[in-house]
Amino acid sequence: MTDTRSRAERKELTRRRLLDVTLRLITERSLASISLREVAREAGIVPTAFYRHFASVDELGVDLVDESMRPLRQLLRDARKGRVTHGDIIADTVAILARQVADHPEQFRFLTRERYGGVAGVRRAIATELRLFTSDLTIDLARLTVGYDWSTEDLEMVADLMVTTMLGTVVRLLESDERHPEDATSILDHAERQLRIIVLGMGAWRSKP
Amino acid sequence: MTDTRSRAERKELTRRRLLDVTLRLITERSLASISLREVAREAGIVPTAFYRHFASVDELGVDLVDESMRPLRQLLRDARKGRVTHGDIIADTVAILARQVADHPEQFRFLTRERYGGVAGVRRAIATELRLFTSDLTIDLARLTVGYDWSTEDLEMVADLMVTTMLGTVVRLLESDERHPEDATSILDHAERQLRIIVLGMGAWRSKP
DNA sequence: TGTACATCAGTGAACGCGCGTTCACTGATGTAC
DNA sequence: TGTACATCAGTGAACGCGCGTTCACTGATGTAC
Repeated sequence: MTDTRSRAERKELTRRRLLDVTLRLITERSLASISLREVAREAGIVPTAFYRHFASVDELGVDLVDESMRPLRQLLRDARKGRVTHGDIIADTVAILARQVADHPEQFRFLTRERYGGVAGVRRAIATELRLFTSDLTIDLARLTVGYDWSTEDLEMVADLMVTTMLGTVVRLLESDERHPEDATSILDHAERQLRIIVLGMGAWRSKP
Repeated sequence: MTDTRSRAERKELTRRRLLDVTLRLITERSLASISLREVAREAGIVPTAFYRHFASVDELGVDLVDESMRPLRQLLRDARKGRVTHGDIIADTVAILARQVADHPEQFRFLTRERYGGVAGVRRAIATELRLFTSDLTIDLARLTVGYDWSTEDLEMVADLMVTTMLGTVVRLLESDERHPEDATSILDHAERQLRIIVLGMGAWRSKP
């Protein structure tokens, strides 16, 4: 054996292969229709060895959710640290998301597909992470609207609208990816304008009942 | 045989049972993970008789899409005939959607679950129908903004934002349905306010570049 | 440094099961005359 | 109205296949002394 890695290191490599292989398989099908044997086969291990890493494919799916969403959340948090104006936040947020989608399309395909998919545990995990995105954004909006007596509930409503909008953008980016490479730039333009409409709407709302 | 119905009528009844049973099964799982045998069993026919009605479960799914979305589209079209003001349209549209979701929750659960699900044909069918909703709405918006030089592309962008927003509302309604019956009224309030923010944003946008 | 033992990632055979699809069929309903 | 034939929704046996999970195992790696 020329492999100098420790047993723990090699176990981790196999785990990675299982996660990566599942992401790849999910590109054209859903988690619920992927078999444990299929994942094991593609990862180059025997079906029974799968259990050394996960109790089921569903459990593996929950780990994929965490792995996909946490880095993005951190990137967005970092980018917004210490900002004050709307415009930059919107452009930067869209750019970061676009970059992340371009770098890890399989992760986002997985998330959008399984968000309302057939596996309850995975749905719950995605919903929980998305709620964290919304609450991060609500805090930002609270800072930006100091002095304009917005209720927390209304700010959450707007944050939710923005998160939903961005998820729509993700789906459009993935679709343009696979068909004849439609212009990603115009999708991002579209996204920025949608967010600006919302911000403008907030401004107009402020002066109403 | 005491049944006085014609052969064609009885065939149609079986077809209906197949569709209804599939909708029911889809409530907690995805279309891709439901078997032909399961559907046939629940509908009270032998597996091979399934083929008298559909070539596959996927084909049945496409029929379900049409059946779920077309009546709603018609309702929304009827309601908007001859309107001129924003406010009524928003309140009425939200009310119609809420009613339809309350009356046929399984249909909407199916649509939201399979919109990005594992069956390509069904995804395509849903996308096609949703595009029709967006284009209906774009036409309405064009009427409402006569004289304000909006480009068709920008109107489509706003229509798309509104459709996406309403789909978010549908998901929230379905979630409140199944957990402790959270207040549907507040979700609809939420939806109306999100749409109003967008309309206000349009007004503010108009006076910008 | 060497030895004896424990750990544990991965193996391979075996199981019972539900699946989609084929095929030849049945028998009630529908149609032509 | 009666008869002869065509249609066709639903039947039931049979097939080969991939599935998740169990079990006892192997042999390299890790640890205690």
